[in-house]
Amino acid sequence: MENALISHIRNYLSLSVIESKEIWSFFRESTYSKKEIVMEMGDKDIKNYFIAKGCVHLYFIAENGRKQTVQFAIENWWITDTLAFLKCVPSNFYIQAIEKTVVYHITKRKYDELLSKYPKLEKYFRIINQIAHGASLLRIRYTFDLSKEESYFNFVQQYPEFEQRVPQYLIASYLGLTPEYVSEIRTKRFS
Amino acid sequence: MENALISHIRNYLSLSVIESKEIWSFFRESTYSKKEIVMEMGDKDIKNYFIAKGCVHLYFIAENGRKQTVQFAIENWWITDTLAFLKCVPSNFYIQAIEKTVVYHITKRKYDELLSKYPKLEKYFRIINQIAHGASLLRIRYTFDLSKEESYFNFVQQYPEFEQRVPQYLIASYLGLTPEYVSEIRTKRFS
DNA sequence: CGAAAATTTGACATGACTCAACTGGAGTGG
DNA sequence: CCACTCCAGTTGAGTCATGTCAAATTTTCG
Repeated sequence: MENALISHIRNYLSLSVIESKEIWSFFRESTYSKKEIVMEMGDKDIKNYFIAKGCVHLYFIAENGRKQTVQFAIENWWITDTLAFLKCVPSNFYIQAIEKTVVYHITKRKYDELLSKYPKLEKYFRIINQIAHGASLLRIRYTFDLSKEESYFNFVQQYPEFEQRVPQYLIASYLGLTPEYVSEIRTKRFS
Repeated sequence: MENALISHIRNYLSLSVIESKEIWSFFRESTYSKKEIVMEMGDKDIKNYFIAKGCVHLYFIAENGRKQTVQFAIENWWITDTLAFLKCVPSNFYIQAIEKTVVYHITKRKYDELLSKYPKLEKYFRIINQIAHGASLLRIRYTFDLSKEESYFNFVQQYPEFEQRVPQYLIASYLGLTPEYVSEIRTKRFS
């Protein structure tokens, strides 16, 4: 089986063919085209999404009406409104496809069922969440440690792949700066 | 047994008295006085800390030489440099006691041993990390959604306990603003 | 090819910082 | 228990990084 999710889990623990099949049966696959909304703010029954192919972002609408990106996810990343998913309350965020994207998703009910049927997966999700938490701390650190200008160049240098796949205004949004300012510092830098 | 950690775990799963004792034997207790350093940047063999009593903060030294607080932890919270702990590399952060504090700590080696001996704890740590990750997302959201001034009043209103226990300059640091500016907006507000 | 979306450009505005000096209160030791 | 020190908090003047707004230009894609 060359399922992206199963292979990903197998990086952390071993699964028999039977187990793989059964685990896989808890998930559904969906495809979204560029700019399509995957999850809406206010959605009840939030799902957890594994990106099999493509790229999405998690965002909210700030007080000033602008879309504010909080997180990107590409192949082999999980993404959702973690807190809402955990607490079974409506989502406070949107998820939107940035390019054509294939996701595997699972509802909270199925997720709990899956974990109680296959407790060995607790380890997988424990590690996934530990990594996600660590990554957030790092992100917060950059927020404070770098000027806005530095944070932009730091980002594109550290994640060159994103500069290719993600439009400039979304990178700006992720870093909390205006598209105009990004434009300004780029031309300043390259001249 | 009235151990804070064991009670906390019991919020999420049940433990026999024997199990509790055995699990507890993996941990060590330490006490720190006000301002004492709990973990240093560069520490090898990082531990994960459970706050039994007191209050600490996780911080790093920013490029401009200032201490930058990333996270607070009070009773029943876990705190460490998550990513470094996971990957067994030296810590990128400091932890310092804000008041007299009692912690229970466990090394990565012991932690792995504990989890393989008691796989049911995977669930506990999965949930802890899921909550921590969700909290970080929320924190990032506030960073973007609120002006610095708003973020201050939002914080003290949302966590009144911290305003009592944590000095003003540390709250400023946590929110990424200067002590002078906090002082300014406070006097502006209360007059 | 044409329309919509993304990026650039420039003039102007301001939130928040820097630096330096001052104030007040909490410890500490003699 | 006084005197002194030190640290947290305040105040004020000056500055700058970054934002706002509006318009022009370029790119994308149906």
